[in-house]
Amino acid sequence: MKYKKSDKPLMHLFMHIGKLLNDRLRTSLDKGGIHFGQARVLTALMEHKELTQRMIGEGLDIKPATVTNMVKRMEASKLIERRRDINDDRIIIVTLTAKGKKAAEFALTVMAQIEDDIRSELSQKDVDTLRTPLEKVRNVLGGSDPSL
Amino acid sequence: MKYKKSDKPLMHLFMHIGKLLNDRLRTSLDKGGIHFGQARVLTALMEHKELTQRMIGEGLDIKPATVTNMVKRMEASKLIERRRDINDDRIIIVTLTAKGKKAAEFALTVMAQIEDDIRSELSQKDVDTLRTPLEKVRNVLGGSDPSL
DNA sequence: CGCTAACAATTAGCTTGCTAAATAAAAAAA
DNA sequence: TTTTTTTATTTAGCAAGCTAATTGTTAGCG
Repeated sequence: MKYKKSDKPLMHLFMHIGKLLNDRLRTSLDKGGIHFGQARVLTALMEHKELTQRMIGEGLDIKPATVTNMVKRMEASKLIERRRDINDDRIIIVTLTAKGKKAAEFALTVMAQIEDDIRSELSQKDVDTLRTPLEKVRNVLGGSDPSL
Repeated sequence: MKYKKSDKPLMHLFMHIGKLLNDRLRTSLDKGGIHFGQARVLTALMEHKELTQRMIGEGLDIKPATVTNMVKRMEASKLIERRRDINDDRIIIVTLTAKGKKAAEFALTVMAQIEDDIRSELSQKDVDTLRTPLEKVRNVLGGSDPSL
């Protein structure tokens, strides 16, 4: 036997938590008329004011094609604006609209609420002991501290 | 300030790990010609031999419409077979084909490999201290020990 | 028995994510 | 300067997930 009997795979637990967070984000964000992946773009734009599509893709680990389609929908729903870089016509710069700012603030409160719920069940000690092994897991899977 | 300075949101870390696991599963499973969500159905069928679509959806927490479309694709690629319940014509029973069994075994080795990689970075003590708070997080998000 | 309610699966239509191939512009090299 | 390579975005096409509305079947109740 590979692991102790009580040792059910951690992978499934991680995947399950990830799915539950996705579900909760989707239903909560839906009330504000925005969608799951869009919230990440909006909150990134709150911090950086303007970002190229490439930066969005790299910073949030989303493939270029996905970024294109998503920001196009976001432009159509007036959350963001897109313009070409004056010096480099290949590059598209994305900025928030006023509507986008409000949506971003809404998304931040939703995320803060979820974080609060998570913390409500954990002691500060739990949080401290959790963080390092979690980061180890992230690193061994090829992830690193995200830039956005 | 709400939390200690070092306390970046746990939510993002959980979501990141979930995404990395998804990415890794997708690319690894692709080599065996199967797709991400299908692997869960296949491995569930390894344990239970036959399942109705409703059981699959409830056990794996997937919505009925998603199950329908997925098992139809899996039937088209000869991984499973579908037949009506003799006593209840509404119900569809799903079983593995020989090809499906092989694919399921492949999926299990892929998942075992990922679990090994995760464990390689964690001490047994890490694993023990992780599990309980992780289960707390899962529970507070509305999840429970999955039935499949 | 006949009507209604509950249930299982399906269809239609959407977002998010992917890959691979194509386009177009800028930079580097010959 | 012309050619080649790199870079940024786009297009096309697929899988997986969702919701809402529909179909068809069974079960329950008067």
